Amino acid sequence: MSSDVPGFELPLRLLLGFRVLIDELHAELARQGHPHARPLHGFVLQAIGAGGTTAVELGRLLGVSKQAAGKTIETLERVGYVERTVDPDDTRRKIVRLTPHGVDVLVRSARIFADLRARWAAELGEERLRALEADLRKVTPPDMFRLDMPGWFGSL
Amino acid sequence: MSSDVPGFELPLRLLLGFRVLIDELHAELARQGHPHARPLHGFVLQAIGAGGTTAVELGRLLGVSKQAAGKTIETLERVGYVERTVDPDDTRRKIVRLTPHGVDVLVRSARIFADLRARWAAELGEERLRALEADLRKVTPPDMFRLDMPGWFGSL
DNA sequence: CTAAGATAGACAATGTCGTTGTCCATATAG
DNA sequence: CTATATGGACAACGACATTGTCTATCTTAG
Repeated sequence: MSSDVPGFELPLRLLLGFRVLIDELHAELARQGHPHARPLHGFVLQAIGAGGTTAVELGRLLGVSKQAAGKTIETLERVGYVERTVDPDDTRRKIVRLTPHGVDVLVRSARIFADLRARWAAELGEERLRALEADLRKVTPPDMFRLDMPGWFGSL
Repeated sequence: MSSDVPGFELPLRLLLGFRVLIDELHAELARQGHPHARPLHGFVLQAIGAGGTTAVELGRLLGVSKQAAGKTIETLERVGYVERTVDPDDTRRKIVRLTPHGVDVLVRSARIFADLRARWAAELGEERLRALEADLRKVTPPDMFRLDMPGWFGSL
């Protein structure tokens, strides 16, 4: 005999869970002096990492075109989260690096996420939360970065 | 003493879990004669429901403008999932109803989601999966429809 | 009954974001 | 040195959602 839980609830709950965490993250980030941070920024900054990247590399990592990655970088640059410098070894490349402000938003995001996780742990119990994470790890692909969200919600 | 699990993994896993389920749903839907179904369609059709709705009502339910809802309805109409009829009691209103084809995609989606859930249950154990769903229910808002995704991934 | 306000839907203009295509500058391989 | 590949910028296009405006219709107040 099968479950009486309708199957469509699971994806919805997963999405809502994501939404709840991200919404609260950004509400808190805004309070902490990062009102310009957008849902994807922290993610992209994380992808850029301490070593820096180029537009092409970032695009490949995120699963979007180099042009799209370039535009995102432009935006992040305008807000002050990254800066671009030319690679001395290859004049074509422009290396994108996090600014201190960019590092700050990452540090704060990490702290806020940890707090949110702690809140969930308080509500569900640390064991249950660990189990939840472990279970999700088992059913999701290991590479966390490739989001591929573009056009995901498109109508046609 | 706090957890050693980085907090940012949780939202990512939730999103990836959602993605995995939706991707497999649509791969299977395409195999079953619904190649035009897009990630949001089943969701919108579900929101329209058996009783039908109007563009304004749908927009309100989904958290988008009536114009956006109207365009989505147009697309669904073009693909053949819904049809619009005038309300005899209020000539202004155009009631959107599911066509048999629209009902079919919903029925198939429900079946496929149930199968996917069963696959997760096989991998994680029915008890663990139930616990996961129960836990997510505890930390997410009860109203499942309001997605509010528009602009969610915007850069600025 | 009629006049005023609210509501449903269509249409147009705008802004954002992604895509492909093109082009130039620079590296690298033969 | 020449041919090819690669990084980045620019332009054109399409998808999607937004606001604003307009008309038609319903509802309510007087």
